[in-house]
Amino acid sequence: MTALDLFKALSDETRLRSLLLIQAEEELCVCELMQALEESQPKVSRHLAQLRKFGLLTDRRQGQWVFYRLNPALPKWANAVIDETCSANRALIEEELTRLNKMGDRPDRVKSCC
Amino acid sequence: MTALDLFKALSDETRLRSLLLIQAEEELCVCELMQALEESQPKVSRHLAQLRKFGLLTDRRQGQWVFYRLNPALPKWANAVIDETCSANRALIEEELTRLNKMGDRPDRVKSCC
DNA sequence: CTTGAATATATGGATAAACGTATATATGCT
DNA sequence: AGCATATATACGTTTATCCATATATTCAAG
Repeated sequence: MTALDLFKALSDETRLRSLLLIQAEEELCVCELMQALEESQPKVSRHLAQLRKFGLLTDRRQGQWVFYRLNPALPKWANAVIDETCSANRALIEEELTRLNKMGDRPDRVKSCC
Repeated sequence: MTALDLFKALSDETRLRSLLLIQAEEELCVCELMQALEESQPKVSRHLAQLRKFGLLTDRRQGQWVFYRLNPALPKWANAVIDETCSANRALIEEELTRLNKMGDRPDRVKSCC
């Protein structure tokens, strides 16, 4: 995870919003992000794949859903950058969070182990 | 200065290195950056112009030279992002700093006021 | 007022990024 | 097995980004 990779990853609006939403909600699946962002499924999926390739996100499959969360192995400076950005830019994802909360039928989270 | 602007500004290697060098040296002119980065004059100038447009840098002319420095009006979260990036990624500009120090004929700085 | 140094910008071409649409894969349910 | 839902990927097109080269601007010195 180089600095350049991090900034490239965050230099697209869809990816930036996705990351901030995931940071705020801990874990989100593709269909939740589609609703929150009001974007098409392939678009969301493609950008999440990029964030995963850059090393920013990890994914886990649970039944039909794939949940994405921040990569726990991120270097701490990268986490610091993301934290700073997130807390100073809540406004960027305000409407998205509202749509998320209004969303019915959100998939249940199940602990991923044991 | 939106978050997206900041990350777009830093998502290019020349711009990222330039910014880290300026952060490390406080103030640099185009010809110093050319030497440090071993890049052509138009290339360096163009990227600095972008960083200025994004609001990351300010410039001042002193005689034939134009010196760039971090915009003092940056929001503090942006400064925090830059600080974190800089201190965790010194390695990115190690060779550039060496070349800078070896450079003869560096222009004198003159206080810009009073 | 011409010359040279430092910097900026314009132009056209190459490269890469992002997109929409269509299709493939994977899982769950009956 | 067959269908529905969720997600991923492939393909062709459009758009944005970067670059090298050439030219313009700005200033200092003579």
